[in-house]
Amino acid sequence: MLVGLFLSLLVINRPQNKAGGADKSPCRARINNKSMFVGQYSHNLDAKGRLAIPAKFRGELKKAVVTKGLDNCLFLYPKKEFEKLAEKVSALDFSKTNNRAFNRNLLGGAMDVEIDKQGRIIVPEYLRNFAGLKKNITITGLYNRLEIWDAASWAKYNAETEKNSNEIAETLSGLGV
Amino acid sequence: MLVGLFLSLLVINRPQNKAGGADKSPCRARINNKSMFVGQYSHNLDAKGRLAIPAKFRGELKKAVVTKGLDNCLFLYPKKEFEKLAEKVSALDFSKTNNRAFNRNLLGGAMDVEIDKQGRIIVPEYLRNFAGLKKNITITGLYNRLEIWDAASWAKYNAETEKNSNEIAETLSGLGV
DNA sequence: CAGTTTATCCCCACTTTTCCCCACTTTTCA
DNA sequence: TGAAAAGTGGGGAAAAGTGGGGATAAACTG
Repeated sequence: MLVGLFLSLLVINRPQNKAGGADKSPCRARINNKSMFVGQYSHNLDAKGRLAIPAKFRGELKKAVVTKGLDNCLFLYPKKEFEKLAEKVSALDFSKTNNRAFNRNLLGGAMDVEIDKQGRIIVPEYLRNFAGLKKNITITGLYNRLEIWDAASWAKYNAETEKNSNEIAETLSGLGV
Repeated sequence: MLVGLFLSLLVINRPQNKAGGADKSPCRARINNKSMFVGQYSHNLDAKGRLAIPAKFRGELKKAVVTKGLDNCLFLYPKKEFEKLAEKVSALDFSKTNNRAFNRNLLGGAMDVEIDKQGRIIVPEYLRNFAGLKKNITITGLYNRLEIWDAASWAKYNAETEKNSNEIAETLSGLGV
């Protein structure tokens, strides 16, 4: 899989630690004391449009924002993260057609949500329709956001991208990541 | 690609110890202040999806991350190692299709795990399926990660690559190994 | 404006899963 | 060869996930 190949590349390419010192980049400390989102979970959307958030992510998502994502899924950001993103995105030159469209999706499609006592959020109907959410939902952690997929769409997407994984890995290793 | 083969070669050349037994030679060492995993172990996955981690690796893996690996196995990284990677990858611009696919595989395919008091981790079902894990599991140390294989897949892989190890080595000559 | 309907959300109850802990067997090492 | 450590399995408490009833609020209608 591309993941493994990519990991292998990084492992081999990792520069030797100068003087054996640890990596002290400023963003590392911040990430260590925050629990970042990783992993994939399978939950049910109920008849009232409620969706349980995996228990270990709830602390970071007391206040959150759901919005239209890419590839037919929804993005769920902690409110603070979303605000940062919104600033960047809204700064894009809106004389460009694509930028306007992107803005309208990400910002115009957004909805504030809160986690209730049972650990659920309510996904508004227009977003359920957008992402084609039925009952079985896959929630994936992507470090600073969650993605909400209909389980069937996720399975399909996954099957397709795994086929292309080698090419993707090569493309990316060319970026010098 | 060459790099991936290089790692494979390391696997092939390592001396085998008797199946089912744990090799207790003083294998753990530190290179550049990083943990180093060497050796091959045979453990059982129980009905609850729990898998014992070889005792001598536990210190480095109190907190760890399991991810989809190459050739139908899983990778187990110390959490700190994985975080370095995750930070870089998650910083990629998600407006690019390939970046999104890559993130979803690497981060969405991963799972945070902790070692319990009995020295076991829980392998989530979707990863057990991915790697086709049954009951008999082979765990191999690969320098800075562990690999988790279904014993049957491992035996098959091993049998095939041993036959071809000379040819594989030829392709590596350019690396100055 | 009153009455009806619709939506929201709070709470309870039930099921399933997780995880903590104990117990037993096997292996290792002094 | 006995003690300690590693590996394995399972019972049961606690937490997570799920579904629905019903109170309050909002919207709609005659």
